[in-house]
Amino acid sequence: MARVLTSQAEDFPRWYQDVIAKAELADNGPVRGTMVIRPYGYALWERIQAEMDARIKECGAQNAYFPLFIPQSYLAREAQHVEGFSPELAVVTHAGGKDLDEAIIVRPTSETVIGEFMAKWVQSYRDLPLLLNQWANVVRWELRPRIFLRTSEFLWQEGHTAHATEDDARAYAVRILHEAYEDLMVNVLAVPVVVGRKTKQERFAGATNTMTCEAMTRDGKALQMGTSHELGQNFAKAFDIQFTSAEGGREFAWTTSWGSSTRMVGGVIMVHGDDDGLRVPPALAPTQVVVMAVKPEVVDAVHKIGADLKAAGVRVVVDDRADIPFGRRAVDWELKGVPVRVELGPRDLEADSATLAKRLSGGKTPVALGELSTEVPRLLAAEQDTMLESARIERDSRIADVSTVDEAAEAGAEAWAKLPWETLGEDGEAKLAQSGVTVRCLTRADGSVPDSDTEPGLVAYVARSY
RNA sequence: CGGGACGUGGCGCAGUUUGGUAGCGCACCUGACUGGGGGUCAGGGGGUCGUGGGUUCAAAUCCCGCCGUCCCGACCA
Repeated sequence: MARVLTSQAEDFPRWYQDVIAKAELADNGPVRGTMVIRPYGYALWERIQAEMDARIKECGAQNAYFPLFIPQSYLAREAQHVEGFSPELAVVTHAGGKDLDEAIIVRPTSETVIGEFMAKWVQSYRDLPLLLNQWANVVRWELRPRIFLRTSEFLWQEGHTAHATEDDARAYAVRILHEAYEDLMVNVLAVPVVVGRKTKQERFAGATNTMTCEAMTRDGKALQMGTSHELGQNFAKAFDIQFTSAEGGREFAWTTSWGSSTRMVGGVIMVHGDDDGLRVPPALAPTQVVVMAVKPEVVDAVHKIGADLKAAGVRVVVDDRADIPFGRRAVDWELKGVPVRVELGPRDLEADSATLAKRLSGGKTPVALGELSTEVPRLLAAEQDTMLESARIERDSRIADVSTVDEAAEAGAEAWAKLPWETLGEDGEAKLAQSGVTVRCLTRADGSVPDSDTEPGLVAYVARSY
């Protein structure tokens, strides 16, 4: 194929922005750090949203909606929380033509407003657990924005739950981490993630424990794709979320919060994009297959193939724009990362077959027309597996197994490194930070998520991050 | 806020060293031929060169100020 991207892989930011521009995913907004999501980018987000929403509901949470505006005083009630967020708040001081008595915050996250209402809604242990989720936009004034990965306004889901016991809260935070986040990232986005526990240093402002799903981007950095927090009783105490227990006593609830955002779209681009543009895993793809008419005389045949594939459960688009040169259309679909193209021309029709072009693994093969409805779904499933597997192999080959802090600093500048947490410790963590390398997460030796950072035998993953 | 770079049609850039009245690619418009990987040919429209001042017969080009953008760092889903 002709070189269509203006820059190639060695230059990450240009390559990344180029893929986004050429695939028509998004533009920068007029205010620095904001983003305009174009229809195709939004279609990807809607697929993620639908898959995520289904998983969240499977975990028992219900959707609700809370205000964009939060009184400034709410933030101040949780000391850690306000300290963590104040540098990046957008504050409204003037409205309705006059200065406001109390400034209003544009939500950076909604623990505080939701906490306020949880306090009203929770009276008895019978009201617990209260499992809420909100799809919304939030604002965090970022110093260095990057389209999809870090924008000053972004779309996300934020879950907020209240529980009667610490164990129940912890179990739920862990459940969301695995059953909603990890499952979606691995099985839909085909992004292998390391799932673990954040160090104290990297914890969410106001949380007692933060757990994370970390992906490796194409340039060897780490991308936090979703986090799940135990908030202990911090917010319950700040917002007075109390309930009467079965024994008749008054107790503070234990809360959690968890979020995942449009950053996941950036993650897919960063992990799967190549020099020919985007590659979208079939399970995610809003369009899994495009059926292309090479010439005008095959338009009817192409529509029939499209209908057959649709009946076979494939998300399909028919490209019958025979007035546009074939090469242009093919490149267009390639840049957008549509996993499979069925190309039909007079020569194919003559032979009673079509040409199957694979975006993900490359190459073209002829397939008999009668076999398309079985062959295409089979191919989509196979490509999904291959995509995940090759991303996993690529990632694992770039995680250096090191044994000293200095080696970790060196390897972490290139890609990821892992070493025993006992070797690193909080002192080593501070030392790494000087060279821009941070601890992404801690896992047990078997890859599972630890209950505390003092368990023996933990592994620390370190890298530069977005 | 520290360090670096850059502002020239919609986008990407050349031209600045050595001043001479603005050009290229893509995109766009018209027409024709085409059509199995961004096709070919012909014609066409669009820029007071970020901004304010200065030097000069003459400034995109030299000098001074200002504004803005991007990259690296601090913050972060």
